[in-house]
Amino acid sequence: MAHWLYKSEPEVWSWDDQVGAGAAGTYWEGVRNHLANKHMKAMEVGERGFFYHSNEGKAVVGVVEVVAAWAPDLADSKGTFGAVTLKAVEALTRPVTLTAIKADARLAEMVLVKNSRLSVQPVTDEEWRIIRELGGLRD
DNA sequence: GCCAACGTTGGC
DNA sequence: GCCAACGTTGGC
Repeated sequence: MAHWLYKSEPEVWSWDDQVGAGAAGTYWEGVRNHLANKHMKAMEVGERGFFYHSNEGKAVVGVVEVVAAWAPDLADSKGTFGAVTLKAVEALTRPVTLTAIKADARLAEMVLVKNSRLSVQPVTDEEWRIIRELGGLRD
């Protein structure tokens, strides 16, 4: 299964907010970027991704899972954009900072490094494994 | 259909 | 707070 990374500004929607939303999860609303939208359309229920704090924190802090596939965002009158529904799965034992990611040569090709502005990104299996390890999670 | 101008994102 | 990178808009 594919892996992903979702960026969120903690002042707007933090990991604690995501945990507080519980098992039902929350609709990942507000994405208005075609590439990010395309990634979410490709997601399947059960696929996991990293939850990343941008601006404040700048670190991968948790793991989320898709609980409902892409659905159109009712706030977008054209129906072009939409989102998946995500629930928190587990927090990293230690956050993996952007600094640490940039310092690791194995992660130099991450979209987070190459195209930092994309809000929903694919993560390779290798990157997934390395960041879980750096974050203190066991498989 | 090109491209300059503008707005937004996000790291520093 | 600054600015680089990127996406979008709109004039031509």
